[in-house]
Amino acid sequence: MSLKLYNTMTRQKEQFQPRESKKVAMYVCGPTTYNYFHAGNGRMFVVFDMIRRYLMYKGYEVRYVQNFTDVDDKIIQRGNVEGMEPLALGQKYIEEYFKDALALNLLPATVHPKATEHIPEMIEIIQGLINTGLGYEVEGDVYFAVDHFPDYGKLSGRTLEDMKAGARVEVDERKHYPMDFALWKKAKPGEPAWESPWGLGRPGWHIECTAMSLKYLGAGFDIHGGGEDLAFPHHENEIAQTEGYLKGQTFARYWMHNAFLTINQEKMSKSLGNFFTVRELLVNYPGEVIRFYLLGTHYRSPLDFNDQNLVMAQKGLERLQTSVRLAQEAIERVGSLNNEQSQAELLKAASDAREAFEKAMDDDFNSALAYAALFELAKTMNGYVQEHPASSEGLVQAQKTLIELGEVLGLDLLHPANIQVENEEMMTQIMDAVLQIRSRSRQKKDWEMADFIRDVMKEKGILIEDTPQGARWQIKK
RNA sequence: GGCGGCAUAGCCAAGUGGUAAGGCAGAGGUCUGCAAAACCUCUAUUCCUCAGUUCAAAUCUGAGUGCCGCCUCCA
Repeated sequence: MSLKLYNTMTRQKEQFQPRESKKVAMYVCGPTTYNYFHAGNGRMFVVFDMIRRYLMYKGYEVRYVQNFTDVDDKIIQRGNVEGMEPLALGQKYIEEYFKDALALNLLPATVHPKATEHIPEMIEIIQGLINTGLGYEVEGDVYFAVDHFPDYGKLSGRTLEDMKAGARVEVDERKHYPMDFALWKKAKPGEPAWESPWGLGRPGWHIECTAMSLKYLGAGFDIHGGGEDLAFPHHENEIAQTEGYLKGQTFARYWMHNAFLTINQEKMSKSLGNFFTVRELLVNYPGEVIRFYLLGTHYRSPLDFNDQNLVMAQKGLERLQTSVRLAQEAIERVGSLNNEQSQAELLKAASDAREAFEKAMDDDFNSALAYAALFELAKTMNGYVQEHPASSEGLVQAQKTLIELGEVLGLDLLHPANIQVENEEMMTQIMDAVLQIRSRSRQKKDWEMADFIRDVMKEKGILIEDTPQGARWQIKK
């Protein structure tokens, strides 16, 4: 099966053809580290992590680079508010990033380069652009001359004329052309600054991605990703400066952009103030639920954020987890059953699910459609366990498939987050005792006591369920 | 003003020419001391509106309505 993906550059789905046959080089624009990242940022990270995992599943060796913008205007501003050195603040939120990333089950990037550690590389590129006439210096600032780059606007589908007509920006008189953007910014007193041929200053926003992607992936790498709002101006400017610097070589082969997370149908953004940080959400929802919810809609469609949707996601995810658990209980039970017909049914269900899953994911990473394959498989497994409460090779294979496909989406169906316990052995022993006591009550038909025990445990967040094979328990908040 | 996107059941959401996936919620049933979970059955003659193309349209075309995004830092 061949993989198709939507390329923003051509505005259509294309056959994916990497630079090297079994390797994929991808660059995803990482966070500016002046705060915890919000749910909208989270969507982007989860989406590209899912894309990466699927590419790995397809057998590609993926080199994944995600930067940290750890110096910029907002970091400086926020540093003043928090009373921290801007660079220390940037470092702090880099550390916080990894905590939330872990909760969302994001794989660490192959390389997580920081802007502040690549200043010399950026200066070299800026110098190169000045030498070829694409960059010019004015009083310690350096700008990129967009009208000297003929392809300017090719990613976002606009022309310089369009932009001039709709310009809502105050024009800096020192720029040669209104749309020219900063490659290097002169430092004001007290700001973090680095030595350069143009005096003390710091890099413009776009240049870091050029420097770091070229350094770690080389020209013409495969996938460059980010949120929809980065297409213009960020990625457009990256293309201009990079392809200008490379004298026309292609910067990246495929451009992918995810749609926004919205609140009340409006974009979630830091400047509108209508955002939730992932850190805040984790108080009420496990990271896996947030992740499951984020992948329940195709990545190029807007996704509205609210509690109701998260609760629905939680229920859906629990259904898959329950199915894996029921299968696990049957597998662990003594006595294996080998009914040929149901064997065949399960094996077929597993291979059907895999096929449907791959078909969905091959079509521009349609994770929402892929979910359907997981639910279908879960249903068949549940039906089997219902009829035959014993293990079988078919069930083992089906469960294995469900877990594996879940893992491709970054979901650990075998180990739900809500049943992680600190002292598992102790917990198990205590619960064994509780269930023994309750079992005694039930044998005596002392339903009042049996129900009382169940109610008390439920209050403590432990759910007790009776089955023909005895009672079981699980943690459920 | 320029450019782009979206509109599918109570809710979420797939589906881009062949007769509406999946999830949540709801109804009935099986199982059960009860509960929970699970299983079975049911729940959109219809895809914002109108017109057109076609043997055939949620899917293509045109017009309209509504919502959203980018054009300024934003994932």
